Amino acid sequence: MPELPEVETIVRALRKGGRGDVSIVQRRIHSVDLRWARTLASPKIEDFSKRIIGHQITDVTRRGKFIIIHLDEGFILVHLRMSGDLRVTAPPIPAPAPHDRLIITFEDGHGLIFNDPRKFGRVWLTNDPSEVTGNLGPEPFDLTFTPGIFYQNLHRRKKYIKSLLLDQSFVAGLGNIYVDESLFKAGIFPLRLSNTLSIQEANKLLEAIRETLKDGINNNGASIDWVYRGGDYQNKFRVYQQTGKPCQICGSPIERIVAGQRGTHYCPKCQPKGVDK
DNA sequence: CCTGAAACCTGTCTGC
DNA sequence: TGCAGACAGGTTTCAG
Repeated sequence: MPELPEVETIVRALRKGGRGDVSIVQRRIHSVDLRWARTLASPKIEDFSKRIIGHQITDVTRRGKFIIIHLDEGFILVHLRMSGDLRVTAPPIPAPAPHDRLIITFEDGHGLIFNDPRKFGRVWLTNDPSEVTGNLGPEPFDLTFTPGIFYQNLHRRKKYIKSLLLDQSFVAGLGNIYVDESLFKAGIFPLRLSNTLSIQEANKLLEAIRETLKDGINNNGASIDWVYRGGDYQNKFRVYQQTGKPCQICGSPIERIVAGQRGTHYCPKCQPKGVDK
């Protein structure tokens, strides 16, 4: 479930409450229960526990798809990967549910639960978040990330635009859903090489990315399958998982191809293969 | 530098 | 009903 809009939705809920959760800010950590060892990337569980127990959460923020939990000393970073979710429980602490990988309890009886069926998610504790997030590209909404810079970066590479937008070191936060939807919105064929985009296309694409992500956030993200709940953006998909359905613009059946091992959805008429325009 | 494949994992759905 | 195979919101690593 986790692309930028879903992660942002979770971060906002953890910070201020929402999505059925109460805020975790200002709660003090009482105990830690790691139920799948590999979930904790670093440090070792003994150090992790020692360094967070008794400490207080001061804020929750996001960088790319990372959730950053600020402590009065240090930062807990969480990456949800494919199937992770973070929820807050009210007292008393419930018995562990299936797929609960890490349970943090607070002194007041609330709990923070990292649930992750596929076990791809990871958690770090660090004094310097950039040690973990250092390779991320610009935040899509960063105003210093201008269309001109975007265009230049596109032309430094020669890669399928679909694959490049999924590369977190190129731009942070996009995943399969929002890349497909953004490329549709911009009218760009997913297998166009990045260095063939015109300045106008680059402009339009960056704008489409921002609008698509904003739309996702405003709808609390997308709920798909059994993993993520609470979002409505899945009802607004125009190409993602719409294979065979008529395009909302031109009526052509949406097609699915595979690009870089990822299912890729597009409208053959609205996203022509040509380099024109 | 690029693509493709494999690996890490479990669950769901489809088709035979 | 059972079972094989495809597929899933992500990232890393390795071969060519």
